[in-house]
Amino acid sequence: MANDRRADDRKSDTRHLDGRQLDVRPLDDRKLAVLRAIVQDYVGTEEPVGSKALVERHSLGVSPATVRNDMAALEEDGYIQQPHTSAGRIPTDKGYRLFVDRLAEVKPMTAPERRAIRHFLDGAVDLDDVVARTVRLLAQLTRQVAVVQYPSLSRSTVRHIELVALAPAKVMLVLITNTGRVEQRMVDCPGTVGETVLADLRARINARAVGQRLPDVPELLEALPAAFEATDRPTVTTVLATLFEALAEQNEERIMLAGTANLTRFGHDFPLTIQPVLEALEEQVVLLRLLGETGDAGMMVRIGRENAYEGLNSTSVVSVGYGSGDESVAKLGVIGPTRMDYPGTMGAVRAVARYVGQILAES
Amino acid sequence: MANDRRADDRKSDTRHLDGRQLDVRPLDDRKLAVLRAIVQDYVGTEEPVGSKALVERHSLGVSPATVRNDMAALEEDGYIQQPHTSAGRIPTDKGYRLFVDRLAEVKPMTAPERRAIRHFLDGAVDLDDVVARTVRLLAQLTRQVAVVQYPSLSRSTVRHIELVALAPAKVMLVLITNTGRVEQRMVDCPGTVGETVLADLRARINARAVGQRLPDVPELLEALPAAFEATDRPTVTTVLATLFEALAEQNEERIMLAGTANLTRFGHDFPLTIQPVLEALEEQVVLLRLLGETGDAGMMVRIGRENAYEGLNSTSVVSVGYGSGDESVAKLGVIGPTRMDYPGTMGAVRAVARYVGQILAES
DNA sequence: CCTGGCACTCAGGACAGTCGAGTGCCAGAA
DNA sequence: TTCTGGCACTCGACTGTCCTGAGTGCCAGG
Repeated sequence: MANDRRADDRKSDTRHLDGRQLDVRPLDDRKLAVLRAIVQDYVGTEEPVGSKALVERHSLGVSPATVRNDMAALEEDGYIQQPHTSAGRIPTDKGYRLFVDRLAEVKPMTAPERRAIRHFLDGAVDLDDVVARTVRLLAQLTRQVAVVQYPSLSRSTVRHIELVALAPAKVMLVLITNTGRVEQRMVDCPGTVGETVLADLRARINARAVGQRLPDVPELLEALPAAFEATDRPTVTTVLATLFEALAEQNEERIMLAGTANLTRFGHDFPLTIQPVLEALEEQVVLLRLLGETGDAGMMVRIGRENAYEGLNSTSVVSVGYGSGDESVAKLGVIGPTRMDYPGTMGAVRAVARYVGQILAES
Repeated sequence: MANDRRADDRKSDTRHLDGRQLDVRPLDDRKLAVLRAIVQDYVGTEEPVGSKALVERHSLGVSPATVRNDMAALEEDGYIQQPHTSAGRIPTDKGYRLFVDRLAEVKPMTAPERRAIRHFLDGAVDLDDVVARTVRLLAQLTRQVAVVQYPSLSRSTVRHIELVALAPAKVMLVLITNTGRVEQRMVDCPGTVGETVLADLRARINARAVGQRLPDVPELLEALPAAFEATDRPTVTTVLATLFEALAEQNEERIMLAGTANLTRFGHDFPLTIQPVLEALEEQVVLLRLLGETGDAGMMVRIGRENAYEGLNSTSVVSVGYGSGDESVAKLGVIGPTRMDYPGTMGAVRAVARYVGQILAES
């Protein structure tokens, strides 16, 4: 009983004191080293790591007791936590965040790995194939769920727009982008369409639109109907409306998935964790929004509850943009447990994005 | 000890006797009723069902003891099995097979369900949308994993073939089928292609191919190059080769999935069961082969080990063809645990297939 | 400020005992 | 011959207890 009281008093004292100090002053170097060691060990073993095991496996140069003190401090600051008394510590989302931001470096791919990536992607024959190969590759490299967005229309430019009369009042519109994507639409015209009008329209549209970014095209073509005879205007506006529709339909952005079977290696508390994730993966909208949050500049890492979508609260998302030039035309990434090998995953994601960019630029 | 011996002697006697009889004579009506009751109860409760519970829940008109005898017989014939002594019985694959073949009737959808299906599918705007809606609908109705194959090229007919000159030596080829599918290919021609030649070629191709089945087209166009000047022949053959390629590429048959999250309701022994299934679902080839086994005539039900693919040995597949007319142009189905509600699932699959067919016929 | 020592906590595994669902068999009734 | 009630038996699931070991926090001394 005497023991209990004493312990409690002391604890609350130091807790307050430490709390104030640590809010202001950044963490000790050694504490950071301890956190790094904890993350690394936990990612490897999947089990809470204790002070003793820590000093054994890492050359920290201090005794377990000292590490214990550091761990207590880290826990008070919310970087690690104990699943239950008398168990080791595991990192919290905040701990992973600190690890990713300050303690980890992106692990570059090895030369053989790079060769393998290159070789695998080089075999692709068309855009669909590139995306399909990329997503499988990424899933295999990271052993997690991979997500690749098709090169988006909004960032790409018009390579060619074709109009084909299929029937007197039926025109097929084909839009080809610089990323190799082809969209086609049927247009039901209000009246018969003469071949000369169609040729004229085709020429004018292409003259103004080729090389332009998709979102800019509608504005450039706005005045076009005025150039035609009054009788042809309905047709022209109908065709243009369909074209604008096709251009605007970024919503139809597609996504490709692979590696869902890797979810089975997720953790112990299985069905509960995996079900919302599977649900999220089926919602293209969720995935698109997820990837959409990726900044154009660098790699994005969303850890656990940082994800807006609730179902992914126990997962981390590593994503990055890729593109044929400097600009990113789409995003790709992987989804895995918060307990993931961040440096390795980030390395793989970055490398794959880079190579896909090259492939796209070449073709 | 005396007990043991006696029991053994008796048992082996009757076993042989019963075995012979039952191989020849079909099962008792009541035994069938017992089997039906077992399947129904097990599907509902997911727990082994015992004799007592059985007579309580179904009006079998006999005592538990009698049911026990019947169950013993059913077990000897391999229709049901005991997970362990002192547990109830669960159906085997063979038991489910008998159930499906002789004891169950496809459960028709209720009127409101039919309306809902109709309503949901009617909103579709194009082929992709039809397939996407169908697969989601099916997953939702059956609460299982749904698979829908895109209407296959091989069964459909040519609606129109278009050739467009994009550059002096570059032609775009567009193939439109009666199922609304559109395939396009770029053709790099050996030399400059005159517009008149192209128009001629387009006219001749369409004159012969429109309305024909895709696999029949190559033969019909075989003699075409002979109709052109020698200088144009290389171009013609190149274009035709690309067209044939596009026609032949049934391998590119696509498949759409939905409802993978339903796998989490699979069973108790989780990761082991679900992982191979997820892997199988990612292999389009496996799924295509799976659906390919569906006869054109009726519904196919593959139970457990009846599935050729090992990863699906603990699942059942219910699939059926669908099409715009009498003929099936593609397949759809669901994949779920062997312990599934077969009548309900079959009803849903059949109903959805029928409505999709109607939708396709209308458009 | 670090370290060894100590007392304390607690999850998980091993073990034993009980309970109950379910079974097979048998003798007798319909 | 077929069904039924009764009986003895089996065994998984559950419960409670004990024990061990990993891990902790605190303290006093270097």
